[in-house]
Amino acid sequence: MRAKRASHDPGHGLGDVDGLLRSHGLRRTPQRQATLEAIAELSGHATAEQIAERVRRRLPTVSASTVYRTLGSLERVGALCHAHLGHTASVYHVGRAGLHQHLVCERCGALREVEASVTAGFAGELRRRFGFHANFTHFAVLGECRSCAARRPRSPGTPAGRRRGARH
Amino acid sequence: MRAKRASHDPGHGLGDVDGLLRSHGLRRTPQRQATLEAIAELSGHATAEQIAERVRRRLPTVSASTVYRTLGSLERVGALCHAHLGHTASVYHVGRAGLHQHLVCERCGALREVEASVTAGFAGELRRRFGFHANFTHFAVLGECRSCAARRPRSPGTPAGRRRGARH
DNA sequence: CTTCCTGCAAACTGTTTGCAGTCCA
DNA sequence: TGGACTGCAAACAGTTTGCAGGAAG
Repeated sequence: MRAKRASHDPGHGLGDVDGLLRSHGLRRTPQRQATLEAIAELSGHATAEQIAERVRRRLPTVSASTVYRTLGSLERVGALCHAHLGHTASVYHVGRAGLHQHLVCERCGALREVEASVTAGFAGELRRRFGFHANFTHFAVLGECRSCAARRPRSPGTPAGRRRGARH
Repeated sequence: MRAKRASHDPGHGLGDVDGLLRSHGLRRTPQRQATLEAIAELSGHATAEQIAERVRRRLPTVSASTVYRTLGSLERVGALCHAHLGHTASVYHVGRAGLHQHLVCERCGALREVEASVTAGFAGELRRRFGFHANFTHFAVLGECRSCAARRPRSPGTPAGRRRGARH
């Protein structure tokens, strides 16, 4: 990975995006450039809206649809990918899928990244027993983080009490 | 489970819903009755819309909002619960949460129920290592079913090809 | 100069909410 | 009777799409 770049690489660790675009017959546009930079700046998991806000600091008139289309294109060429962390909007991050997975607290929203190796054993079991190839990188593992679980000690049968903005 | 009923139990295996409602200060209405019967008839995992359609066979004017509010009430009193099987609408089913979990194929949508025991070991590991209490009953485990995985042999790095109506 | 790309507005799905009228207890 | 419940319409979030004009190559 990480092919050498001839020009225009802003050095955000995004790799040869220009080349990726070009090799897929896609154009390099200010909007796409700004989107890539925005994601790099946000350097984590960002929703389309957060990315759009960031993009508009540079190009104030970029529309939501362009952001969505751009994210789609960039994902298609392999420059980034998205994941679902619960009920809320999907989040995008740089790089290919499959590198890490997410544990998300349904109550406080806390996000913990874990290595793909963590789920490998379980995934193997599902594969052996059911022929099912689980993908824990695209959809998060939901549950309760340590502190939330401690705060509300196991009341059996209570289906994860509805809290705050947590519409389930 | 399956408390004895004094009256009105349609015998759908829904248990003492009347009592549940009453004990929560909620009323028994034709709409709620019809919703319960609809779910019992659908006897699986049904979306709010599927339930609404079924309800309207008996009460043609029931509105979507009533169905949603009814499902919410019934869930709050413990008569049913819902789960998320991917990008699509949530599905509702009779009974309390935590009894079974779902393996959902992201490509063909195939749904496989597995006993809660299947994930117990993995959940324990997450708890020990990260203090994270995973809940596999509310959010499904996504991936590829046996036949879809066979049809598209592992092309490494390809993030679950986009197909049919599968907007991710 | 020809595509691809963009912005705008509108549509869309799934779900929630405000309101005024209705009905159960 | 009074508060719970209902239907309607409107709003909501997140995302997609059709279209006409704009720009990359």
